[in-house]
Amino acid sequence: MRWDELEEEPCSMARTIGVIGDRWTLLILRECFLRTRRFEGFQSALGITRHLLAERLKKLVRQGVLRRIPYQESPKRHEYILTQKGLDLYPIMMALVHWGDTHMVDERGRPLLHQHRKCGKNFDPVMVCSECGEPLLAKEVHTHPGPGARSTPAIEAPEKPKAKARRSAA
Amino acid sequence: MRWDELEEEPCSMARTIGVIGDRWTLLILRECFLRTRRFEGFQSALGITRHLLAERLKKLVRQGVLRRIPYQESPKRHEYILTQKGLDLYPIMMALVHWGDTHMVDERGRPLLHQHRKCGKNFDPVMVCSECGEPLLAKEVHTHPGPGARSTPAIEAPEKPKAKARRSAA
DNA sequence: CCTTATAGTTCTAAAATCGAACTGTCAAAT
DNA sequence: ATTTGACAGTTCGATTTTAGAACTATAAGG
Repeated sequence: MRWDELEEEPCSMARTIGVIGDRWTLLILRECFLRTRRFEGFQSALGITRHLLAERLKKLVRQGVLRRIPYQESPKRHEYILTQKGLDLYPIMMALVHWGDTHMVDERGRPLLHQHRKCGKNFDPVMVCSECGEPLLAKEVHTHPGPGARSTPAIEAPEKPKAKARRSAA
Repeated sequence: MRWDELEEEPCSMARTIGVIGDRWTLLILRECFLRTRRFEGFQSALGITRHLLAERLKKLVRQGVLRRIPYQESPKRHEYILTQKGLDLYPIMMALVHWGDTHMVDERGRPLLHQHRKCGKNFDPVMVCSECGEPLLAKEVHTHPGPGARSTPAIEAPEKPKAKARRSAA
């Protein structure tokens, strides 16, 4: 599987991964949500090579996650801001942060706290069902093919069924 | 920044990215949630090279995301199952899927639907505040340093403040 | 004229990944 | 008894990506 093929797979997760599923891209997006907008800002905050940064920004713009808008004329300069498509990545970012907060903190505790302006409290993000509002657990979710399904969510497995496979615990 | 440094950064998101932030790892985890457990299963579903697969599985086990448990003795065989730490990645997976469902579907529609056993309906995952239950919007969240903070969530930016930086739109 | 700020591009070396073959164990089939 | 096939990896040379550093370009300021 080549990486540009990811976006054509009949799996929403694979397609998302094709857009944002590499380490530098995720870190660039973190910076975006922390209000970094400019090339130098990303570069010095992350220590990414300028070459890669330029490439990743270009890709994010191409994908519609960032918009490149001019902020001055004399020497033409642009800054990168999140589009709505980009802002919609927020739950992914929060889910990543929350898992780290839960499983990767050291004795010092969380590096960052999040306060909800609406209620004023520090909070954790919780993922709930859009229909009944209950928190989602993997075991309570059943997955089935939708209209855009092809065969399997993953690549078609050859699975040549010769020999009746002695399996002790299938 | 080298990749093993990511896990030491004072940023929960960077640490999470250090564990699961590459394309193959995310796809392997997708398969885990689709109940794949064995080496051959991952390999044929994903088309990943066996070399990389072995390495990624080893890393996920080392990180406590997967547990490697024997399922037969004669030729020793093991399978990889999600630990609780691994199961806790579910909101991340769902957030990735949901973004793809929202922004990356073609005319055919969603490849996969999710049904919540509790309420019986097909649903979307929604991220809400643990304190007030309201859906989270990036603009309504204020971020501030926690007990584990060092200086900035990212790497310390040198930011040598010579010359008073003519910035038209900072 | 020289330096600084910003936003890239170019180039070579190093690291990661691919692709394919190979190892080893055991059961089942011939 | 030998071959075949399933399974779970390991090894290795070729290709692709990434790192690291230098270079280009435009304009302001001293």
